[in-house]
Amino acid sequence: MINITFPDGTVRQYEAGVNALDIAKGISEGLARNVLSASVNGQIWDATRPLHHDASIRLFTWNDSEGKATMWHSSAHLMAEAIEQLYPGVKFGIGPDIENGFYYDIDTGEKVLTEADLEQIEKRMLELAREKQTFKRVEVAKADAISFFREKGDEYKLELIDELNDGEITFYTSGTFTDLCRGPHLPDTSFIKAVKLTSLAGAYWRGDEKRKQLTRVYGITFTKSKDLEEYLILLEEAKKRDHRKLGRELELFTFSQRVGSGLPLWLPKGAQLRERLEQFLKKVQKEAGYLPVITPHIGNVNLYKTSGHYDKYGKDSFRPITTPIPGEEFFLKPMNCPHHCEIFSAKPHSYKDLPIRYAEFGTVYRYEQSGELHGLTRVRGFTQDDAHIFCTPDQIKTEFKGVIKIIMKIFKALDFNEFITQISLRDPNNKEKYIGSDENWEKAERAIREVAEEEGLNAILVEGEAAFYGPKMDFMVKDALGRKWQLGTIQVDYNLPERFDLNYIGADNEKHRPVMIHRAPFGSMERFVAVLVEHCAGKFPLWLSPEQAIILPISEKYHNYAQNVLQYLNNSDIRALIDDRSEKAGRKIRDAELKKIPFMLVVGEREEAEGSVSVRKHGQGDLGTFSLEQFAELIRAEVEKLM
RNA sequence: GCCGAUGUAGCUCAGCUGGCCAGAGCAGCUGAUUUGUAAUCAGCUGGUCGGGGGUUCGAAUCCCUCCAUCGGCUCCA
Repeated sequence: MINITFPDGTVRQYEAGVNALDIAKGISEGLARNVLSASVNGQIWDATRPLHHDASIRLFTWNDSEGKATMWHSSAHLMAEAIEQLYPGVKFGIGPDIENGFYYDIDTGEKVLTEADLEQIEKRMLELAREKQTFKRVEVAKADAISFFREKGDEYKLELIDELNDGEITFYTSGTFTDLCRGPHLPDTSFIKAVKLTSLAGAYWRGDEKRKQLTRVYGITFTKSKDLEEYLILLEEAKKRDHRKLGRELELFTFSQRVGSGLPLWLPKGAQLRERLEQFLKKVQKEAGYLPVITPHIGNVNLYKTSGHYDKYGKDSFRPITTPIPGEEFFLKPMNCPHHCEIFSAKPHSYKDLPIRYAEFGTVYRYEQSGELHGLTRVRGFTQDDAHIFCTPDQIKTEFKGVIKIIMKIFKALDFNEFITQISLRDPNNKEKYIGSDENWEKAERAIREVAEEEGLNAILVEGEAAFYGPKMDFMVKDALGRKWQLGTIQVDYNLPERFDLNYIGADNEKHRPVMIHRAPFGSMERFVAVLVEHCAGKFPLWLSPEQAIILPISEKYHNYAQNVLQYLNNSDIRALIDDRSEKAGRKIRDAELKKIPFMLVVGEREEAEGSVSVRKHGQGDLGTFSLEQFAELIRAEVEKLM
């Protein structure tokens, strides 16, 4: 008999050789029907793999991310089986589960897979799933594993096996498909009730562009077909919210081939929106003791040689700008920090000056690869809401706190209620690859963790994710559809102060090296606006909305009164306009709704007589009649709610 | 940059097994209408069918090439 410990701490006895599925059956049939995999002493196992020793176990169902992972990993195998049956002779790379589904990288040889083939594969997958195929786990000697795939002619698997140690190699067989795999897998394929192969893409073997490009097939599966339907609806909704589509419809920004790809053109409404965001942050930063600076769009090549950016990124950037002077070269600035370092060193500093916080909405240019460009989220010219804080190592903690406060203010004002904080630390086993003293790293990492703790951020700690120059804290928001976006960042930097030989005079009258903190709460204005558009589906918070209200006169007779209303609203700092077309009220309302203008003010005979407006709220409908004062108050209250 | 797909009016799309002057809806313009909570009616304008080259008596349609966009890959100071 063996002792099995459950997550709640209870311990029960079972016969050796029992598996997680049997255990689940003992608890309830319903649970057993839903078990996809289990964890045994923290390791994920097949639910059907026998347990021979005492263990603590957890059972995973579709509701656990581990359960989903098992489901999708098995789905990748199922897809591979279907593809192998349909197109004999194909070779397989890797086929893992991912955040939303799974993929498999396949060398399809002569056959070129197209979208049209996906339907065939889906059909075959469902047929195979219904066969209730089990996944048989076999431990295989390395030599046997090699001969199996050598015979099959699959050089990709051979390469993978080559890197594994004898004794830790397992195969899984389901139906006609056998794969090198560490598992775990579903009890059987009948859990897979709905399949959608979502896309097709090229992917380099092992992510190395010098190696062969395989065909990557992406898919997702569900245990209920209803879940697939919901997923497809979510995809539809995401498409409707796509900032590229809304950006065009709401006239926020555009691109022109003549200007160049990846170079956004902000239209008046988008520019006003962006300016409002910038003004908001400027005000917050002023209160927080930031000093504005302005630096040019280009810099001498020597600046970037000093900063180290030239060596690392020079060749991937825009080509240098030359001048009539032979040998003189300038670069479009890819970063603001080197310029800010020069501002710092423009005069000597005392420890009493610190911290110094230089802020700039700095536009930078980076030559992103053409295939990488994407709407406003990946562009070649963008504006960072950048600032650099020069401080002593002891001030890091306070400064982080200050920045977090700003970021929280922004999230609140823009209705990002869910976010994830990640702290990236250095790899404790590989300390040599980082610049800066051990002591400073420890101090900074401790400070960041303490701040996260004190601010109740519930941050995720990731070792080895820090940049070589310092630890950092990143903020990822979840938008209204649950998608994650990386936005704000706070990074400690020991490197640039060193390279620029920055220093301040301490109380001991000696030179000391300041620490630099890079921070950008929005990240970049372009990316942030893109995320904001998708988060709120184009229905911006009232304080940001390019137009807050539109006045809709019932007929020409009321245009005069409409003008009076507009005057009043403008005087009350409310952004409004009049729809004076000779259209019916229904038409004007429809158009205003489509433009997502927050408030529609219908004015006709009655309103003119009593000096009022009939208020209709976007997406909600008629709110009734308001006096002008009441309406202005309504707006003021709604704006202040978020500030 | 690489793989795959797509590119027809400002937008959404039809035409594309080669052959009547390349179409529709919306938007825009003009006129009529003076309107009460999601589309008033009529007329008009607008496209060298992404660019270039080729095949053909004839190309939006077939081929080549370049560009851009989309989905991924790689990268992201």
